Amino acid sequence: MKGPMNTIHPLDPATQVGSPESALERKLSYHLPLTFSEKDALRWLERRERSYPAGTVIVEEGDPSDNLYIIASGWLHGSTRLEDGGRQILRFYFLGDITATFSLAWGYCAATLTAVSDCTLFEVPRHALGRIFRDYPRLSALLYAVGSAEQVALSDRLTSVGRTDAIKRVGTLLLQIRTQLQVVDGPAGSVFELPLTLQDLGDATGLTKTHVGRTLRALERDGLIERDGKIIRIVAIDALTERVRFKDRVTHVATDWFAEG
Amino acid sequence: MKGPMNTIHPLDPATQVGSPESALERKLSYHLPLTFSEKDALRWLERRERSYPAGTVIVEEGDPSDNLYIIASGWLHGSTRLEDGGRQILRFYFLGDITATFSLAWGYCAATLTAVSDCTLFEVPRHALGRIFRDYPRLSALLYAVGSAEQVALSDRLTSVGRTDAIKRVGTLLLQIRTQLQVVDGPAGSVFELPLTLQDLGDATGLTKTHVGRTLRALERDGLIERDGKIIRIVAIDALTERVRFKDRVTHVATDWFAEG
DNA sequence: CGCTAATTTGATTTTCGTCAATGAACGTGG
DNA sequence: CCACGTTCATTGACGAAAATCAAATTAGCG
Repeated sequence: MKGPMNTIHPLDPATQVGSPESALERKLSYHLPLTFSEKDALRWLERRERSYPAGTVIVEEGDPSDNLYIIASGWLHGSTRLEDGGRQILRFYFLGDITATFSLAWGYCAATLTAVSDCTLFEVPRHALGRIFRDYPRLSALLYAVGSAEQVALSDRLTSVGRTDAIKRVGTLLLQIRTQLQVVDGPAGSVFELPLTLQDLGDATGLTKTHVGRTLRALERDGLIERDGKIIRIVAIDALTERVRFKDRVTHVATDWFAEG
Repeated sequence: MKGPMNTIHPLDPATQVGSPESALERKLSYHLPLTFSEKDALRWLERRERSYPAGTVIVEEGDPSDNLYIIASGWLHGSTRLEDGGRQILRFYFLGDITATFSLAWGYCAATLTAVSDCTLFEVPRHALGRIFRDYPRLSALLYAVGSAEQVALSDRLTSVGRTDAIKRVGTLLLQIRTQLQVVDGPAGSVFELPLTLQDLGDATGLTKTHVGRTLRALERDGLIERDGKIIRIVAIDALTERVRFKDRVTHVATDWFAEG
């Protein structure tokens, strides 16, 4: 999280191209080699670029909004508020993600989008995405496939929150975030900066900040993680993965069902 | 759930067409008037029709599966199992829904699909959907929009399970099911048959069957619902809707961002 | 009619939430 | 550069919602 996204995606088979790579392209072309025309189309989406400092609320739940956002650097989360002041963090967004879900199906935004770290976004009018769907069938199918994968990832979170105890919820969340950061920063790290408060972690896992604190301590005591301020180090990734039965849903997306031509 | 889907969808603006309506068409054309060619394409998906009695497991989590299912009648749920024997019901499926999410992005199925009532499904090979994406841009965009709405509905469930007490969780679930059944059966009913066990309700809301029983009792005591065997009657819909802050996410989906032809 | 599965009931335990106080870290402005 | 305020982490005592366990009753179905 220090030097923001300066390197080429290490897993991306299609990074040798001349012109600067688009954020979406980086992500999508990992699943399917894209044509020049398709890459152009994606780049064409990314014209209104804006940067926000950590903590900024980019759009608020209920705001009328015609825009989507493509994440160019940094990370964010989407959340909803309850009438009693509570909050649920629904998901996190990283490089190449599109915040389509929340503002596409209605005229208003169904969640609040908040910058976790400093970040740069491309603001995309909804109808621009409409043009992609009209002109680029393979991209359409790919967006749909990625959306499906994200829906399954969300289902995993529901299962975690609905049916597991605090240790598994927190452990799963750490692994999920690590997996996604890894796509950005490279496969190296079990160490990462976690600029989230206990309150944030609680709002993501359905726990109170107090109990998240206790839970992190328990994970430390068991030798699964180490902490130093906001730095988290997952000492025993395999053990933790096994302990919480973590499943990676984002690294692979099937495209073999796409029609030719 | 008695006479299965015999009537024309009362809200559907495009039901005067000659040939028998497709299940998907019924749902999609509610959001966007479809062309004849588009309707044909949807009907072309619905060729392998199969019926299953209530309780049947149609596909199991982890099964290799190249198929999706379009629901022609009845209802189902998708669920996952945990290693400790627990289960999380992720969502319910009704007339016109596609179970794309769980088997589209991987070669295997990410959830178990179980018939709640007797039901009829169309089995669709994944690559048939690929052809829709290739040839029918508007349908592609519409499928994406509907998928986004479903993702928000899933987010609502996450919020409900993560951040609200038992009464709200169960109340929300009842209203969600009612809203979806209503799309099938017409706007009439606050009475519906709920062929779910307490265990099922618990697996959907993240509670134990014991506590679901207590919670239903509490809802009865407060005069919000009545029960008679498997028949549920929501006595005070408005009061319950207000009490649990229920939001309807399925009735409307925006299509104004679609690009012109 | 009898068997199985589902619901109901009650007693008890556990996990997690609530509340409150303390302390560390950080940023700001005098 | 230090005082101050704010925010966040930590700690502990206590309470409550829901889980667990076990038994009894009921409903459903062949």
